[in-house]
Amino acid sequence: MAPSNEQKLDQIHLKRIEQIKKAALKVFAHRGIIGTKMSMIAAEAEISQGLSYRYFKSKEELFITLIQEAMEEANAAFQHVQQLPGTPLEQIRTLTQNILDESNKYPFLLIQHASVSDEVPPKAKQIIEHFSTNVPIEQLIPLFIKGQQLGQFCEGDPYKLLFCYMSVITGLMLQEKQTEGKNWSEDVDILMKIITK
Amino acid sequence: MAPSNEQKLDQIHLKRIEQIKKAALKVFAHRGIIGTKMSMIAAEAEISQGLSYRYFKSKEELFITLIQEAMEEANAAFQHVQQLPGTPLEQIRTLTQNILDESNKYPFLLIQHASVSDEVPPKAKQIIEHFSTNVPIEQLIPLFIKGQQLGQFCEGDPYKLLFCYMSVITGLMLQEKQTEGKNWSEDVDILMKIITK
Amino acid sequence: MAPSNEQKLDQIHLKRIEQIKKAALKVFAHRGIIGTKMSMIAAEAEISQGLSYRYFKSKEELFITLIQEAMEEANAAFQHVQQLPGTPLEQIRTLTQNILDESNKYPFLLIQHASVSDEVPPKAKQIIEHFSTNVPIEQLIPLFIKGQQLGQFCEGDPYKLLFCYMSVITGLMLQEKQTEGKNWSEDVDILMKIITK
Amino acid sequence: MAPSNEQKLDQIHLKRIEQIKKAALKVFAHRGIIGTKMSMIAAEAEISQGLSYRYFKSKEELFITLIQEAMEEANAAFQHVQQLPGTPLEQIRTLTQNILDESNKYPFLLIQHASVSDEVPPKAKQIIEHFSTNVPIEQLIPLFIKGQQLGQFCEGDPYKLLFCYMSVITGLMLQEKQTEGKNWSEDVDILMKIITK
DNA sequence: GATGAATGAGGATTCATTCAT
DNA sequence: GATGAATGAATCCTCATTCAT
Repeated sequence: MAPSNEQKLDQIHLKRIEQIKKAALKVFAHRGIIGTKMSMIAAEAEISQGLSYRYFKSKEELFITLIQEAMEEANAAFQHVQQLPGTPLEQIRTLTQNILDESNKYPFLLIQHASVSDEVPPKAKQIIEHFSTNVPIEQLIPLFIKGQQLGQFCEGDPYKLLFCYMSVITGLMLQEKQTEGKNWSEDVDILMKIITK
Repeated sequence: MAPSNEQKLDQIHLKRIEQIKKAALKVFAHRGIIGTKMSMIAAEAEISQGLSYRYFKSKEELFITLIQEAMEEANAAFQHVQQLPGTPLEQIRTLTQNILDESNKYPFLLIQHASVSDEVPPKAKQIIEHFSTNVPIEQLIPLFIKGQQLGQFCEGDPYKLLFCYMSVITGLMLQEKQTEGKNWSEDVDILMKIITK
Repeated sequence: MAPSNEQKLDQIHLKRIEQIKKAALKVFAHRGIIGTKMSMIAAEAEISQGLSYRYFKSKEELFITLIQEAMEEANAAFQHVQQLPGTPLEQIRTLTQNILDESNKYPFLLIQHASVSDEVPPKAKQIIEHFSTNVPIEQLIPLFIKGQQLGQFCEGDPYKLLFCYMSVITGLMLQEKQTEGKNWSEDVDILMKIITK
Repeated sequence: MAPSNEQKLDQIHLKRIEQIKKAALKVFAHRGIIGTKMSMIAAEAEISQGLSYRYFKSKEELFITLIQEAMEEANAAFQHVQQLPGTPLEQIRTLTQNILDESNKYPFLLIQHASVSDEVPPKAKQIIEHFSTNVPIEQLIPLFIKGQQLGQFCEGDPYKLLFCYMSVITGLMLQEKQTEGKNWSEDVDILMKIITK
């Protein structure tokens, strides 16, 4: 049976939403929420100025949607890493490689921006807050503790260790933004040193 | 001898400039150049909206002034560290502590913002460029090489090592922004691990 | 054939540009560049405050555009007059009538304002300079000399004569501004006396 | 008897008023009321920014004062010319020379500006109106009529003739503003042609 | 659905005026 | 009286959002 007219429209609808989100993610990640003009997103998505408003009520809503999804992705990645075979060190190493992978750069930068900037809408802050305090740390901490028990990770407060680890990743990604193109994922081992003995 | 009238006026002048710069540094560091409204700086400095313009031609000029000074401070800190007694490791350790010190937080964040953001005026970029490419690396690299020769630092391209080190500091400072108040300078040793064997 | 969509948009574009230029010319001619608020132009053109900025980058650019066009028109009029049949006196007489004609009033006043005022942007001054020194005088002077040779014009330095003539026109136009509506073009002959024997 | 303290103060007072008025006249004549900043007047008068406000309530009041005085001077000159010996032509000739004299340039330009511009306060317009409609023409017209009767002036509506005459003077003064320094008073005779047979 | 023209609220900047010294 | 620092209303301009086509 041929797809109904309605289904076709829905497909256009979804395609547009993805198109806009993709463009917005890239520009927001580079320029922050205030530094980004809706016209930039439209240009990046190769659509007209007004079209985004058919799919997103406002710039703010678009931003929040992206934050939400980025946090969900990050969360999924954190959950996934624990299913992986290997020692905690190998697991964290894989996670790090994934984060540093080109395709995950923008969501990570977006989260970083939303975490740090005072410009973002309160609701975005809440989403970050929600995920950050409840989920990921709860998930990674056991890994760190296990790593310490196995003698692979260095001693000390595992929360502090995790915090340092996140800082390194963050710092590296931000530097990356400047040295676009260069790929640091091969140097993951240098980063691993910070948590290992 | 009582200060002359002119001296008194100059003192007011200087006091105001410092007052405005201090307020602006704080707000710019938190919100970036676009996210900062002149009214915010005025509020932070507890002056009227128009007064900043007596001392700085524009928001842009104010921003550039702060970048310039922050870079000079950073440069001075980098130069200073080499005069210190002790091994390269001890020197870098001291530098790190200084950078992470509460009082140096805003200049560092400002530089970070100006380095990464696409919104800053070209002249600010130039200043960063000028200092970044000419000065600090030229200065710190010998320290790293010496550290490697002494067997304290880990092997590999010293530029890459330095880059990682800077990333870590950056990341930590940005996380700090969120955990305002907490003082990480005592945990410098964790950071040192990234460059040591 | 029906006009394509693109053509229609272009027509709106051109129509708006004309609408804004017409309104701006009128207000600028009356109030000068500083005395004119963009809101006045918007009101005169019956559009919103922001719309002018779609078509002209700034008040200054709008002003310069108008000056440029006014000078080009004036230049064309000066060139045209020499093609006309008749004696130099008759030619100048026609030129005078054209200048004093209602429809040419605003461009002339605008030029007058830009020539005299210290407030106009340097680029506007340059345009005036360019045309004034290179073109029109070079063009009218031969006419004056010929008029003198024919014994129609009074003796003396033709540049000085031309200068007086221009002064009279200028003065009359400015007075006209106050006696809006009254039409002096019929009294051109009184003006002619200043250059004739 | 030595002047009392109060008298001395009054003298300072008057001196300041003259100083400010002189400076203001010059700047207003060149730049119009909107184009003139109070700081320019202060600079021209070599006094501080705030001092003018001790002697004039506002920029507007200062401007109106100057217009008032300029109109009174012009009026006096018009009255005076009729007391002079000689034919109407000689009288008008003398008047013209006086107007074109360097020292009377600024008041005349000020009046011209106030007459033509829409920027000036209504009260200034009223003053102009008052003098223009009531006085000077009432005064000069008889002179023109007498000149016509004597066969010196050309025929036609004397009001129209006067209007032309004023236009020429105005135009010349405005051109003068651009060719500062050059002195046209010697060429008065060219101007006279416009009213003579 | 898609376009891009149009609107207008908001932010940077200027400058007349006030005020502390 | 004199100074010039300080204020804030008013103006230029930008850009998120709406709307006619």
